[in-house]
Amino acid sequence: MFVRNSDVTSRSSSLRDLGMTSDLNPAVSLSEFSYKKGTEIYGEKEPAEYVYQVKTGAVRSYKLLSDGRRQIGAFHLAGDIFGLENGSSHRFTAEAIVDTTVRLIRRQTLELVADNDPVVANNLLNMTTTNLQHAEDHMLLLGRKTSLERVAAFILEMDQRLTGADVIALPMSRRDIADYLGLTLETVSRALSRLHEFGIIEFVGNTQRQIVLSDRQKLATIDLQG
Amino acid sequence: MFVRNSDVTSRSSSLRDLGMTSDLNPAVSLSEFSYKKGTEIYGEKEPAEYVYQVKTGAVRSYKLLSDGRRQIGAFHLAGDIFGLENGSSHRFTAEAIVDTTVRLIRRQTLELVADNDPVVANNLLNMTTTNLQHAEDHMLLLGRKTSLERVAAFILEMDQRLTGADVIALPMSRRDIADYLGLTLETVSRALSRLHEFGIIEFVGNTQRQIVLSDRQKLATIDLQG
DNA sequence: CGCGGGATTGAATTAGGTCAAAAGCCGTGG
DNA sequence: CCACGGCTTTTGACCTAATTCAATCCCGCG
Repeated sequence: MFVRNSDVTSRSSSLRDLGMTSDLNPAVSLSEFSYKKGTEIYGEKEPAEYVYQVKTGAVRSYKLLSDGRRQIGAFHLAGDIFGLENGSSHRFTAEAIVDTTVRLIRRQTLELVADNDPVVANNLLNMTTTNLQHAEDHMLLLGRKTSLERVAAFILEMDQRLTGADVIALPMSRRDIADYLGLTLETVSRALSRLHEFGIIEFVGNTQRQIVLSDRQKLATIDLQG
Repeated sequence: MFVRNSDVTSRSSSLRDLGMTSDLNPAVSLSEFSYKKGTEIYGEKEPAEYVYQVKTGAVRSYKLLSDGRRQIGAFHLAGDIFGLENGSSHRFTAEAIVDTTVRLIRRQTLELVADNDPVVANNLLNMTTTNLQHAEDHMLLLGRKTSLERVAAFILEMDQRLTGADVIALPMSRRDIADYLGLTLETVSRALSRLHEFGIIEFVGNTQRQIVLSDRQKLATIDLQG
């Protein structure tokens, strides 16, 4: 279930790497795992043994209905922490979107540290709050935005998060985007074409997954906020 | 903004009333406020000065788009705690659905206590996690369920939460339900009629807001889970 | 080069939205 | 007690945004 298809490279490191800002027991050991594109990192309802941080690659977290309908709750990109559960089991299935390397730490270890270090405990609360905030915003998108608004919001989100070059290199397919936005892949494709027609985005290179945001201003007016 | 239209009745009480299970400084004082049906308790982006617990009545928390589209993120019923923010300002607007009385505590006070009592701190994390879990499930509903499935899920949720008599007495209007489920009020009404035709629910009394769940089994098959 | 999995685009379908009317319910005041 | 006015809810008819179904198209890669 858990380790399946991975290169294990145990390294010693500090919790700072997990986003904890306090100095603390540097003897806590972190490991690295790699997952091939499309493989499962953990399944919904599995016991939450580890907490993960994306080192390279990208991950999708999703829920399924019994008939296969899928809702992706979040994408996890380089640096993001995921799989942090307060309860004892995972509430999403997590899969590598592309070949991905993660750092991981035993949940139990983290809890132990948190119990003795209020700063770490507070960081856990902050991370959970960040996740909650994202989910709250996403409920508004899923419940009330049009397809064009959703795709615009998506591009803006990715632009913010992939804060590297001016090219947005999307790791995920149209289907993934659709399942994140509560749409079909065709609708996503049409919306992207429309944004292109409007002169708001350009497709670059030969792949369809690299996007240049030519008019962030106009895009922001399409995705109306509060 | 905050106190506007309320009867203030300051009382002394213990934090236990706020759902904190640990014994702690009983000198912390709680107040009670009342809000008339339809009035705002706090607005989105206002500084989060207090944390609230519904004593009687019901509250809706929502976000608005600039053109008036509304997404209700949660309903708060008797006993529920709401308005707990980690950041400094509210992320929803909260309104009394019917005449409502709340207990409240200064956020600052709560934080102070949490800093010194790891049990309270842990309760804050648990509450945030509960909210997160609800939002995650609601994303699946909003993104991927049909109108009938959404309304079925709503009835089941209310049945669970209004765990009193066998009559589900809904405090909220069809429009509120619609804005919670990402539908229109007409679609909600039609779905309820359909559930009635199917012999799954009955309307009781003279109001349309009291529902008897005749066949919980069948209802559960309509709202398909994971 | 040719194969295969995305991605795009078009045409037809439909679930849910919109618009409109009628019915039901509740409070108020005569 | 009844009548009136202002809701909310239901129901019907029609409309549309998004889905579904179905071709291509397009690249990346063996």
